[in-house]
Amino acid sequence: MGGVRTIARPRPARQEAAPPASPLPLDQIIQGDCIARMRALPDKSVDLIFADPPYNLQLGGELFRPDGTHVDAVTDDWDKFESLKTYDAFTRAWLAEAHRVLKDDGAIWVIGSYHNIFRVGVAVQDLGFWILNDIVWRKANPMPNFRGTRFTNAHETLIWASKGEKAKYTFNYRSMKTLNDELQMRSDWEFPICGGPERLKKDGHKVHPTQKPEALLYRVLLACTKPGDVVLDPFFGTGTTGAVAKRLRRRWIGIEREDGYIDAARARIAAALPLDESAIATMQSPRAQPKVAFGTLVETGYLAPGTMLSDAKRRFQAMVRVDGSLASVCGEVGSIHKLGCILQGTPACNGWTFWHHEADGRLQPIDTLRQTYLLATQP
Amino acid sequence: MGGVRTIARPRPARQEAAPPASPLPLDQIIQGDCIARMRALPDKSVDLIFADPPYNLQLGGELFRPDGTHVDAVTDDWDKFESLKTYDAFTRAWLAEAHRVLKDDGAIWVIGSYHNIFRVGVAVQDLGFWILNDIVWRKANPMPNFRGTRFTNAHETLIWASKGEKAKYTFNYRSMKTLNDELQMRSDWEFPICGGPERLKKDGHKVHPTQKPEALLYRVLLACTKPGDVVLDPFFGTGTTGAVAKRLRRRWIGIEREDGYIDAARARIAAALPLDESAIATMQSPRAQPKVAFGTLVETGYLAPGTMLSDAKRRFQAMVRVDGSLASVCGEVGSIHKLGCILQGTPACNGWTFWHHEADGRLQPIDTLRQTYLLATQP
DNA sequence: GAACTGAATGAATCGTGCC
DNA sequence: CGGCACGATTCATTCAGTT
Repeated sequence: MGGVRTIARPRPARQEAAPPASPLPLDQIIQGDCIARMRALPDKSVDLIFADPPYNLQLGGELFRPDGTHVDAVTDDWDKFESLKTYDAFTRAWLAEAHRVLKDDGAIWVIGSYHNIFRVGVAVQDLGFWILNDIVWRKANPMPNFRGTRFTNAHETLIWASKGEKAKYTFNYRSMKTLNDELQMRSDWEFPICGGPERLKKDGHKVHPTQKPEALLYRVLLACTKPGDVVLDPFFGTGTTGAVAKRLRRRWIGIEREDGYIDAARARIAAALPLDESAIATMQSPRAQPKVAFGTLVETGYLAPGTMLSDAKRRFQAMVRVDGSLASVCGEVGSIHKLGCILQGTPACNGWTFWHHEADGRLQPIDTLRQTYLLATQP
Repeated sequence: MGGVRTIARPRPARQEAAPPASPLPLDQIIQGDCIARMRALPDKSVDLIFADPPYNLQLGGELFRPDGTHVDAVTDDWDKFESLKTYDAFTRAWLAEAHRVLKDDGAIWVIGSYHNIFRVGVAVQDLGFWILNDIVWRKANPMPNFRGTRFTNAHETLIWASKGEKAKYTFNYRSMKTLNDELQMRSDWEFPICGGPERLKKDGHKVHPTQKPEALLYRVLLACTKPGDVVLDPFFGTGTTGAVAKRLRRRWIGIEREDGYIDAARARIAAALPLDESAIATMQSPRAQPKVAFGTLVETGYLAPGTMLSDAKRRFQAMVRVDGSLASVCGEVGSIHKLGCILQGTPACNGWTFWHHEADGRLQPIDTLRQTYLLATQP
C-alpha cells in the first residue's frame, strides 16, 4: 500500500532563501503541443500534475491524432470506433509523459466528463498510476438539459492518482478536515461553475469555453502540495492552475498551444497576488509537531512515577515507572502503546489517547499533558 | 443523438389482459453463471438491464478503526480477479451478452466504484452502447477513511446507456421532475446506504456484503421503464432489483450463482407487495406543475405510494402515487398543491398543511413528515 | 414509556522510519 | 530487505440496553 507523505518534519526551505538553480522553466507558459513540450522536461522533476484534457465530446467530432495534433474536417460518417481509438492513443501518449516527469512521490489529477473520463481512467491504471480517489465536482448551477431527454448533467469527475501502488504521496489531511468544518473531506465537492468576474471575457465573449473555477484548483493544490512545490498543467488554457498556484505560493509550469489563451493567462497570473506567508500556513498533522517521548514527561515531572493510569472506561489500569514504561496490574510491561495493544488485544494502539490520568477529579488523556509540555517548552 | 421514447402515446397494454406467452423466464431467478445463462435468452428480448457486477476491490491487509475494532471487508471469492486484464475480459463478455439480449430501444445501467467503473465504462463504449449520463450516488452516511490517508470515499458511480448512438430509449422526464421538487432531476442522487430493517440479515450477519438500497433501484426503474417492462439483473444478489420491480409492477429476471443469496432473494420478493395500479400511473402532462417538495418522501419510504391522504376535516381524499403526485377519488391528479386547489376551488393551496395522513390514530399534516425527513437527513 | 447512552458497523484498493 | 517500534486515525445511523 502506498504511503502518505504528510507535512511531517520541517524540510529544508526551498523558496525562502535564494531559489536553487532549477532545470525547470518555473512560473512560465511554454507554448506548443503538450506531449512534445513535456518531452523536454527532465525525469521525476515535478510534484503535481493537474490536467484538464480535451473531453472528446463527439458533438462536432473534435478529434486528435496520437501526437496530439488536431484532426480537421471531420465528417459525420467518421467511424466512432476510430474516434475512440485515436482518443485513447492521444490519452496514453500524454499520460506516459506525465508519468515520466512526475517525481516518485508526486501525484496526478485529471478532470473529465462521462465522454472521456472512463478512457482516461483506464489509461491511468494501465500506465501504473494508482488511483487514490475519484472526486465528483457537483455543479451548484449546472446548465439544464433543455430538451428534457436526460438527467441534468450536473457534475464532472476528477481522478487523483499516485505514481504507483507503493508510492508515497502528499495529502494534507488536517487542512482538508479543517476546511470542511472538522469533518473528513468527502469525495464529492460542490462548487459553482466559473462565472461572474472570475470568468475571463474578451469583447463580451468568454475567452475559454471550459474555464474551471479557481475554488476547484484551490482545494486540489491545498490538499496535495506544499508551498514551493512544482505544479505542471499540460493543458493550461487560461491559466487557472497558474493563478491559484501563485496565490498559494506554489511554483507552476503551463503548456498551451493557442495564443489567445496564453495572452489571457499571462495577464491573469500577473494580476494574481500571492497570499501572505502567514496565511499560507495550514493545520498540521500532529506528526509535524516536535516529538515528545512519554519518558520526558516523567523525567520533567509532568507525571510522577507511580501514577496510576487507566483507559477511558477504567477497564484497564497501569502504573507509570521511572523509565517511562507502564506496568499493568497483571504484570505485563511495555511502552504506553505496546501495553495498550496487549491489554486490548489489538495490533495497534495510540497510547497518548488510550491512557488517562486523574486530573481535576476526572479522567483526562495523557495527550493533554504532552500539549501542556509543548506549550511550555516551545518558543 | 438518440431519441427519447417517452410514454407519450398510449401503447397496447401488455399486463392488463392475459399476459402474452413469453419465451422469457419472467419473475424468476435463474441459477448459474451470468454469461452462460444470458446466452440462453433470446436476442432483443428485455427492456432494461441493471447490473451490479463485482468491483474487483483489490483490498490489502486487515483494517482497524481508531477504536481498535475490525472492519468487515468484502473478501468474497466472487470479487477476486487475477489481473485487470482478466477483469476486462470478464466485463466485455457479460456486456456483450447484455447488448445482445437488450431490445433495440432498451437501456442498461451499471454501478461501480473507481476500482472498476472506468474499465466498465470503456467496455460499454467499445461495445457500441451510447452513454446517456453518468450518475453519482452520494452516500448520506459513508464509511469514513479511518487512517486519514485519502478523501472519504463517499459515492459510487452508475452508467446509463442506450443500445447505440441512434437508439431510442425510455426516459420518464415528467416523473423525474415531479419527484425532484419540480426541478429537473440532476445527475447526482443522494441516498443513505442500505441498513436498518431493509438490510437482509441471517443469524445477525448481513446476507450480502454489498446490498443496494431500494430507493436507488426505485429511481432507476421509475425513470427508465414502464409498467410491464422486463428488467434483467445478471448479478441478482439478494434481489433488490426484483423486489423493486415487483413493487412497481415491472417484470423481472434475475441471474445469480450462490444458493444463499437466491434463498434470501426469493423470500424477500415473495414478501414484496405490488403497488396499487392507480398509484403506478406516472405524471404524463408536459404542463408545468406548482412547486412541490414531496417526491423525496415517497422515494425514501417516509410515505408509501398508495397511502390515502385527506384534508383536516376529511372532506377530500387522495392517494399518493409513485412519482409524488396525488390522485383524488374523483380522478383528478396533480401535485399536492394543485390538487388542493382543484378540490377546494381556491386559487392557491399549500399542500403541505392541507393534506393529512393517518398516524398514531389521528390525522397529521404531511408537513410533519417533511420535518421528520429534514431532521433525519440534514446535518 | 420516553429519553438517553453506548456499542456496532458500512463496496476500503487506509503508515513511517529506523536498524 | 525484513522486522519492529512508534504513534496517527472515524461519521452517520441503528439498535440494544439503561435511566
